[in-house]
Amino acid sequence: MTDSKIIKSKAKDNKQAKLPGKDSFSEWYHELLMTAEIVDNRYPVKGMCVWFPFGFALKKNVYAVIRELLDPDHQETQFPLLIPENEFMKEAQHIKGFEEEVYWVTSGGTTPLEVKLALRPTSETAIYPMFKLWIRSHADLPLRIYQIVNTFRYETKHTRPLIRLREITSFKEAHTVHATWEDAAEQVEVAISRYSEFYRRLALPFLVSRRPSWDKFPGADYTTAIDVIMPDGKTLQVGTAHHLGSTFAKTYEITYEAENGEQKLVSQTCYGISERCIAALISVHGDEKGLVLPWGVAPIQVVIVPILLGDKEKVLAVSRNLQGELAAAGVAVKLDTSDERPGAKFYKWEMKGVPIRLEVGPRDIEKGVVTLVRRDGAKKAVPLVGLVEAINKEAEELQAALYTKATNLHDAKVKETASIEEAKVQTQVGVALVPWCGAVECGHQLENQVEANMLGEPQYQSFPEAACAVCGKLSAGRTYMARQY
RNA sequence: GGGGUUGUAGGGUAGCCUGGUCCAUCCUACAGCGUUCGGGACGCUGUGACCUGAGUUCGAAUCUCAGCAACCCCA
Repeated sequence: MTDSKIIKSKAKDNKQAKLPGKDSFSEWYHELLMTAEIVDNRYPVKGMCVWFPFGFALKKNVYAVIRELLDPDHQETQFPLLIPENEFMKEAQHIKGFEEEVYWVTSGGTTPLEVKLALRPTSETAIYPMFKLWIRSHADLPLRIYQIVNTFRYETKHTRPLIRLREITSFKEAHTVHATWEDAAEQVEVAISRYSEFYRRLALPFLVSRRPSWDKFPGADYTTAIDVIMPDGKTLQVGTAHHLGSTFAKTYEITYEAENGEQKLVSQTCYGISERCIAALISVHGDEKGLVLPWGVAPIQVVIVPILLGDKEKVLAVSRNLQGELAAAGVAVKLDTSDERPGAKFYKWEMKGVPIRLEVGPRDIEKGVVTLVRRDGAKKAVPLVGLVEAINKEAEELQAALYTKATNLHDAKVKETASIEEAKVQTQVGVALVPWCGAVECGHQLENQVEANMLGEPQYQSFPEAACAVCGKLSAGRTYMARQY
């Protein structure tokens, strides 16, 4: 072999191994975010990323699903980014949880501010003083609002694009106010069911658990969380719902006049989802060829690649007709007429996670068909007549297949373990379900000895009695344990 | 919270220890032209970089300090 041949074959190898394998997850993840144009992490401030237009389009679609799920009984709103120090510092428990992570604005131009302003790390302390003004009577309740905003947290740990950021760009936070503690508890359940539906739409399986008391939201009575298991077996918290009780109501004096004329404290909840949902989406579904996007959120659902051989004008004309027909049917369609070879286009759009590709060439046109290729590899010839219906059917099947695949992966990563030793082994590769009597002391022991975090008690499930992995006491209690992002 | 590794063009690398001969190199980058086009085309001609700042020095990608940024590991 001559030198030039060696160089050529090496170049070819490089092309085919464009992304690192998914088993080196971290590397794969970072590379994919750049190559598929989701976010650019080269912005020169730690923990802050730039959304590429393509990534932003994906984000818009994903958040459209959230909006669709909340809008029937929540009102979208927007509160200011800056929170005055005096309001921020009112709620002691809350401050304790966040004060090390707050960015402060201390001057306006060259003038020092008399009252420092916090960049919201979350918005309770911005919103609740206003709730005090808005809520007067039982007729004002329940009140349910949400906003999608950026929040800032001075993370001291290592930051990761979309996962651990100093500027969370897309924090969807809902805040609700109720007459009673029970009403608020019910709202927490509603929140979890909406989030469950949201993740089902993204074809993402998840765990729901009640966080242990030492890991709940600062100021909350309890926290229920949703976690997705990432390819490396670590879990990513992708949604939380907090029952705030009357903690903030007391601090901010949020009261209402009951029907009997009595002034009562409200009960509150808040629940949130951030762009971590995009991180989960990308990580769970993606493969060595790049992104794999669910039909419902793909910025481009169908790409048409014309094979420009023979009668080029005819191929283009058919392609354009097809594009028009699909667009008219509400499909996000892209006709790729760029000056690249078809193979290069195939790889490009697979990297971008486009669910369905249509190839239109002279051979296809002759037979009155197009070649339809799904992102999961299935390839078939489909007649031009009735194509829209065929595509919709394929999209449904694709979504089902995606969910099945993800569910199988998920299930394989969760395992029941009886002892600390077993849990320690299991948390190296996934999530352990461990018998736990519920005692705080046993919980701390578990975390220390298993060397993993406790996600908390699984919700909506019951278990037979088993011996607590620490104290041996019989109980029906369980906890998920995992290494967490 | 602790430790480690690293920063060279759009991406990937070499050079750094031992300061000068460095116009470094490769590509999946970019631009132009031509031939091509059913799974990452090829040829030719070009383009483009030493993280920032201070210091040492006749001279710094290279040595020193600080900062910023990134990645990995452990708690």
